[in-house]
Amino acid sequence: MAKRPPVKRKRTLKWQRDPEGMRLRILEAAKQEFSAHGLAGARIDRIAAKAGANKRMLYYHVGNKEDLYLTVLEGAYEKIRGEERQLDLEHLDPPEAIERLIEFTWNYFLRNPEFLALLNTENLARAKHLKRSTKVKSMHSPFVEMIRTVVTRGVESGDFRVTVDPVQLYISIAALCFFYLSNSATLSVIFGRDLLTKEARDERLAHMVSLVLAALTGKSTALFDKPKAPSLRAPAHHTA
Amino acid sequence: MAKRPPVKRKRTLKWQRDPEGMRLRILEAAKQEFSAHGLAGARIDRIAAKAGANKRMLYYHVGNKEDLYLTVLEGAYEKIRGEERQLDLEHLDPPEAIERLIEFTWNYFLRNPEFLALLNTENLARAKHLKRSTKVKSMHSPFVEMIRTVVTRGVESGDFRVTVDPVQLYISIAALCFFYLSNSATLSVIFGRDLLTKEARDERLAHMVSLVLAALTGKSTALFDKPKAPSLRAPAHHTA
DNA sequence: ACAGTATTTATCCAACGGGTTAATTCTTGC
DNA sequence: GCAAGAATTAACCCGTTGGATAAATACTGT
Repeated sequence: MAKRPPVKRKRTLKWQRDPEGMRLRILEAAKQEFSAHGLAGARIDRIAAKAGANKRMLYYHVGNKEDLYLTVLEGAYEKIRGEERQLDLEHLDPPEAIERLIEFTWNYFLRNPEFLALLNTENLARAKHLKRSTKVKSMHSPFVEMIRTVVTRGVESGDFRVTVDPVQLYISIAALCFFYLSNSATLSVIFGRDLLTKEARDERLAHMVSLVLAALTGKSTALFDKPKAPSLRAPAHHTA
Repeated sequence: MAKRPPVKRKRTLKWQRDPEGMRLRILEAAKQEFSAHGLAGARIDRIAAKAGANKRMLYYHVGNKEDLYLTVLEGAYEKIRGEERQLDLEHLDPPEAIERLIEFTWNYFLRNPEFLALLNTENLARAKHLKRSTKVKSMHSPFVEMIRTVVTRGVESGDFRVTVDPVQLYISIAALCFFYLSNSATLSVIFGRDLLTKEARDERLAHMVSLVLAALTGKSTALFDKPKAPSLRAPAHHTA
């Protein structure tokens, strides 16, 4: 039970206070860490180091590891929902609206790969944390209603031959984008070609747009028609 | 450097040898553990316990944690490739072949949820292990060629209006199935409805088939047309 | 100035977890 | 039968890691 003697301070370096900045840096570092290693693989020490902080600060500002994780996850959802809201498809022709929606989803996932990893991590945990989050549950995706009206308009205008459940359509569009990007590493190995080159990405976007639009409108897009050589390039080694 | 004195054995319980069985039990237990918790979250002790084995046995029969993980992953790929081979689409009408392919993929993923989790885990690691595997690389999926011939036949027969890169089509079909099931936990929370009920699953399969076939053939399937009420059921709580 | 609080640092620790050592028992070829 | 090797068990080693404690320093209002 020997009491530890008072710690001697050697350096009296000045440090600045910046609680908000610190919190932000912690959350950013945690996002990187959790998306790179998952929940169990993430290391508190690495997050602290990356944030230019001390481990103790995480607990001070956010709480324990799981709290930190949930906060990061909530932030990720907030971000995408925010961007989703800015995308208004109301003024566009229904087919253009769908195309724009696909492009947005695709580019968002491309720009925010951590989001994909975080979702996968959370699904591995069977949404255990998300279920506890009151925040996320209230953040309904504005997409579903937007899509519903787009589909309705499209059917009325004759652009679309069919009606679809907007939720199914939303999931399908997300699926086409998500799976390709989230699984690009294993797919690249399996197919022996780099799926993340500029050309491959452009090709994929074109494919997705024509797939969905062809199904909805009944007209095959020129892009979809492209016969495409097998294009068996060298296996992927960079994952830019 | 004090030598440990010889350990005294108290119980002289008889035990049976069963190397092959033991190895299988270990791999099965490991598959469960890795798919349930990911690579970092998996616990060697739990795997041993689940296999009715001793921790030391894992190292004796398979190697260290990463070796074990890779072995499990390779086994998972072998299994799906094996079932894929049995599925011959050659005799079917092109549209039926595509429908059958979608149904197979969907049902395989439904029956083998661990496979989805393993793939996600491996993609989190950017396919680090898969790249090292000589086994998997040699298991080039015959699927791509199968799909290519189906598409070619479809175009020649006039069933399909368009040509598609078989890799893109394969990825799209896998994507539609994979994403829905792999992310059902978070999606169920977001949309406030259980996506894994029998009805929801049937609805999803119908949606995917009509989406892809409508795009390929230009004819909208009856199923796709179903206007579908919003059907906002109670939030999901069981994840059967 | 200065008391009181908010923020940050240095240090510690108990539990955990992968991996290892060494002893023991079963099996098989001769 | 019995020696050699294969399979299995128990014990334990040791770095890691999440989390905790206490002290120190910056900031704020008065």
